[in-house]
Amino acid sequence: MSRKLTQRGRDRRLQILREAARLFSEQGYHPTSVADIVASLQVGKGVFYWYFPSKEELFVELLRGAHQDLRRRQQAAIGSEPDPVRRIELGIRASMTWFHEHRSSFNLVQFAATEERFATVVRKNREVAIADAVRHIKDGIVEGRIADQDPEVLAEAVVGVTERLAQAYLLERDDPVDEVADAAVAFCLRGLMG
Amino acid sequence: MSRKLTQRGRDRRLQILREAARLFSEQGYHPTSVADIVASLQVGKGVFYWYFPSKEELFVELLRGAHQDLRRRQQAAIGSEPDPVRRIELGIRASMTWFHEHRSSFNLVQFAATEERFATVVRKNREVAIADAVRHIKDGIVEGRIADQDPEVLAEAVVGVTERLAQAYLLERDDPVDEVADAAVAFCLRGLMG
DNA sequence: GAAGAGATTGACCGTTCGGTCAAGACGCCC
DNA sequence: GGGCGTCTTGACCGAACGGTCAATCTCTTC
Repeated sequence: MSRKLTQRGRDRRLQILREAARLFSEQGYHPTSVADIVASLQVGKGVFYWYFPSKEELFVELLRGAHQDLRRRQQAAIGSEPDPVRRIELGIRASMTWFHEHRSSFNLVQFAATEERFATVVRKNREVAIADAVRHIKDGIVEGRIADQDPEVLAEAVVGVTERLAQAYLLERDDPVDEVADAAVAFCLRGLMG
Repeated sequence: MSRKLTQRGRDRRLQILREAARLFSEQGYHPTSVADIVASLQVGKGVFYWYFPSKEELFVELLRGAHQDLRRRQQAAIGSEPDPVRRIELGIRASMTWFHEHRSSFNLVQFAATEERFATVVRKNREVAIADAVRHIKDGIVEGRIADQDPEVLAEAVVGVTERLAQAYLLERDDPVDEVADAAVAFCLRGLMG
């Protein structure tokens, strides 16, 4: 289904993705029309439908892209760190930085979770994220450094803290990333302790 | 601006609020048309606009109502409990029960946070919720039972854990409320500990 | 049973939306 | 310069939306 694209075409495609993400995040998905997006780019409407089959598909691609990008960032930050607790800390810090640099993706996911056709994508993405965290938590439990409780629940709690603090202090206000990350790490590590 | 309503009218009004909440939660705010709501109630379209000035205003009323209801529930659960840490625990448990019984309100708030005209209401509601929690946390810090850190950050973290576990285990699955509440309380109290 | 306020109906309105398409412009290779 | 994919245009379409309103019904009160 994907088209042959020249370099010019690939650039245009990314341009549309970025602009759509910006507008969806600022105004919401539904209030942002395809006409808004192409007008903001000063191109005709046909351009949009040359690169994307529908507004819905573009949105799903944004969702998947955001998830992949965040995950890559986490993995890069964790590298080959052997200490599982430290791995969790690095994951939290990497997420915080990513949220700060990709504010627009935050709203997108939050909205997507509220409509069934997008929620399935969000759930799949989340499962992957939780599974990643669960691995480190299990290691920590084996080492006796983390409380012997359902690792999945602990993972959800860590994600809950991280996302919540990111939303409150990075997006709504604009506090220093490091300080917010410190607070999240402190709370989560205490919460995980055995 | 509010109308004189008979008992019949008040009943109808509540009926519309409930049905709208259900449909908004199931399908999303925008995909649910006023026509959907009145059709589901098997009444004419004029009925909707007899009781509400607009779809938007009805939604805001749902938001405010949900917040008030949850807050009342928390306050009732806490009662006059003197121990601040115990007050936090009771607050978490009351919230969990409320989320379980009002699943539809969850999606509503989540969506509302993603569109500016509703986000202001959400932010105001959240400020109140955080302020409530902050009071108990400050008391706990004075008693030396809670870590001496920014109480607001700790409050956000507790709310983050509670909402996240509620979403994952009460709404997406349907786990027993008590078990989910136990897990949230355990994680949060450890996270708060000084 | 007349009067009047509360409540209901559903056809109707203007607007906007996502999406289509015939037409043509641009870039590149032979 | 001719031919051919890639890319762009913007008028256009049918459907759906939020909201209006004149007409009508239903109660209560006296």
